[in-house]
Amino acid sequence: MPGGYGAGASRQAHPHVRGFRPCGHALKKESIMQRALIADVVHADAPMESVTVMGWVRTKRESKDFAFLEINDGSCLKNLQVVVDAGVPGWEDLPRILTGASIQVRGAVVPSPGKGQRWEVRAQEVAVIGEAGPEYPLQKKRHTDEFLRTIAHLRPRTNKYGALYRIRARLAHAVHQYFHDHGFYLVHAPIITGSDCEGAGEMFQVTTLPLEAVPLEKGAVRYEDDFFGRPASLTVSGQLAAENLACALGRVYTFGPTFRAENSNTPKHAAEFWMIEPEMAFATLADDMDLAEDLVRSMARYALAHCAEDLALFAQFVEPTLMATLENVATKPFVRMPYAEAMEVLGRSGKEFQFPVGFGHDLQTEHERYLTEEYCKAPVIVYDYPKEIKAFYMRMNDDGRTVAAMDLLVPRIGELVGGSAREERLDVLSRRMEELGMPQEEYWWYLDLRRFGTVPHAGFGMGFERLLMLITGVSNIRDVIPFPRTPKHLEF
RNA sequence: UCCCUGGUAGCUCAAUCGGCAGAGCGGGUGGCUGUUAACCACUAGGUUGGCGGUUCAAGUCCGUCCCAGGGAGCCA
Repeated sequence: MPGGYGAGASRQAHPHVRGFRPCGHALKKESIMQRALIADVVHADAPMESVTVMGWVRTKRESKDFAFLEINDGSCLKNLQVVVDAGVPGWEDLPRILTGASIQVRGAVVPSPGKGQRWEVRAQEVAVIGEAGPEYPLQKKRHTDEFLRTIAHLRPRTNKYGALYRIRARLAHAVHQYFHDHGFYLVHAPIITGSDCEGAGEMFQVTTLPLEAVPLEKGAVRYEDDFFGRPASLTVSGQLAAENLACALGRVYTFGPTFRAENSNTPKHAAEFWMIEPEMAFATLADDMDLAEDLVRSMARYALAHCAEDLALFAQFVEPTLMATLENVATKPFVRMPYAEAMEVLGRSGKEFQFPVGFGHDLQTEHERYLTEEYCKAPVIVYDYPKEIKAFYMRMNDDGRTVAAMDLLVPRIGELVGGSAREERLDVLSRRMEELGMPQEEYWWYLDLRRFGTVPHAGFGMGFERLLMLITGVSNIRDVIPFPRTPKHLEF
């Protein structure tokens, strides 16, 4: 056995955390785990005579008679400095302990005489768990995001990506907490769908038919031979399912994977992403906007309150204006502006836009960025769009030309949230679908909602990765999801 | 998919007008009694993205393909 894990385990089950007082925010597993978490050690409020920690070596600084190891176990951003004196058990293994190796250290937690850390561990025993050779690709100096994407399996071991995925986990938790606290029920919308008109982009087809010999009949695919007996796809939205559940449970939300087969190659699109879709019965567009604003604000507040240490890294190294942005989102009301007014603002902005401005034109990226970054200098909700540029299910306004839709635009990212009041009037919805040439019989269950006890209802979709980009300042969606899926990229 | 910019050592980057392929980090060896991007000395490490062309001579110029990043469209 190459490592000393077995040998090190010879003194397993000793009470290694005597005098241990866990700090407030760290994971508290010490009662069931043999090892202490580095988060708890570096945030300790008293010395400890003996702890056992395990982690990955970030750097080693050697002298003739002693060495410093910095190890990280993912429990927090900070590394733990370990001092190893010549002669302690495991000293002879030090040449095998290069950056990236996993090790186990038993030692005393003592005040550090050096600068840069309050506590350090004076090793009583060091054991190699798994070596990492000199070809280990991560070094302690800075790497580019592009390079780290090529080693997505190892990048969580860097400060930046470790912090990112800790924040991602905590924000996912915060989303569930938020909805739970506001009377929303989580619903699990289907991932595989038979409705090919969910209305939001190209879909990935799901099939068990042999692609090299698809069964044909008069040139057409015999879908009755396919798994479901009809065409099937991965979901592009949980909205239709959420609407049905909302019209029974009142307030619901989905938080699940979403798939778009668009050939988009941009820093804010992925083929597989996670979307949060609340849906409320007995609600108007104003309620919808209130919810979107409060949700985004709450997430910013949660991050500021619960991810301060990790966020500080992004404020320092990734996006210098991050803290100002988050404070702004957390405290100031968002701007709300009807679409028609937004077009007027753009028209008299004096800006030379590449795309035309005026009623009936869609808001382009350049327009969104002007509104939120320059004109409002804050998140802005644009609402009441012309019906022609929005989806069939959005509620017709009394003016007959706009629908009760809203987009929440934020600096740097653009559209973070898109939502609407849903058309609950059967005759209006039916007429609209007819205008668009949609097969109503395929939506019989969706129309049934309007037939039986219909209620005004509203909801929206928020891309979780885009929320993370806002919260962390990271500028590419491929870096806020551990293993991104984009066109021509299915590594890992 | 379109437009722009790139691709040089394991990583981050230099290389003047077309004229000998370089540094830092990382690795190895040796030194150093408190380091923290440790330090000092020595050392190994290259098909300059691929293919073709121009030239006495190509990392550098031309063509083409591949890959990456940014911008745009589509959207969350």
